[in-house]
Amino acid sequence: MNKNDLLQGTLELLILRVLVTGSRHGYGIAKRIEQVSGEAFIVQMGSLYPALNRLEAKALVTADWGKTDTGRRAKFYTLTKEGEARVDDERDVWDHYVSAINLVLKNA
Amino acid sequence: MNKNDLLQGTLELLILRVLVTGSRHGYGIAKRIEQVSGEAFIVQMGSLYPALNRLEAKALVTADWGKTDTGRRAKFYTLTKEGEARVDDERDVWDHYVSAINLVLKNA
DNA sequence: TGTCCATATATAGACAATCTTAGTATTATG
DNA sequence: CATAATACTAAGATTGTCTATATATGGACA
Repeated sequence: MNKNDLLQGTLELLILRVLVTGSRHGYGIAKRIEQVSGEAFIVQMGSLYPALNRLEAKALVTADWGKTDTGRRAKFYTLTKEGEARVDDERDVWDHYVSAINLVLKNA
Repeated sequence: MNKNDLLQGTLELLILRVLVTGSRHGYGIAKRIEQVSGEAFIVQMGSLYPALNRLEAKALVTADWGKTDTGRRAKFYTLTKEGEARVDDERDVWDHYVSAINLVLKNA
């Protein structure tokens, strides 16, 4: 695990989580994740868009072209109902996962 | 992320951690991880041995044939000096990783 | 006692998911 | 005009899963 690498699977959770606070375009999602993580995560564009497409394919987000603050064309992603529910699920999975890893790290 | 799946990269950390407590053979390592994690992780043989081979290739563990308690032939894995140092490093990486994810999960 | 199945143990190959790297394209702004 | 903002894609690497195979041993049972 390299320092700046995302563990497989966590990117989608982060994206979903960011979208809970409202629709954003891809680039904005990436920047938000970087900012909120204290630059711990640098989201590569080449990781981001495939992840967004997967989320769309799973109907967890929808995508619509719109305009950014600065009047630029951009695709805005919005959580679907199913996506909202999914955030909580995935968070639980994540928490359990971390607990289990920590159990091992502590106890043997 | 499926419930029983290991996130890529964490298996090696778990193996290294288990070996801190002494040499074990592959099967024993898997069983130990399962036990200590409260069966949260079921380590597939098809994941385990490739991971052990990678660790050996990186010179973080050594492997020697020996005998189990029950007199069966088995390959025992032992942490190298470098492997010992690596456990701590990887743990730090893991902790930072979790902190960063949690930052995002909490703050947006 | 002898046979058979379950468990312990190791390995290999095909396949899948998801990341990184690197490259392209468009438009607005300084 | 150069740079930043924005979107996308393809190739390659890593690392997991699933499945199958092989062998040795211990215990159940005829």
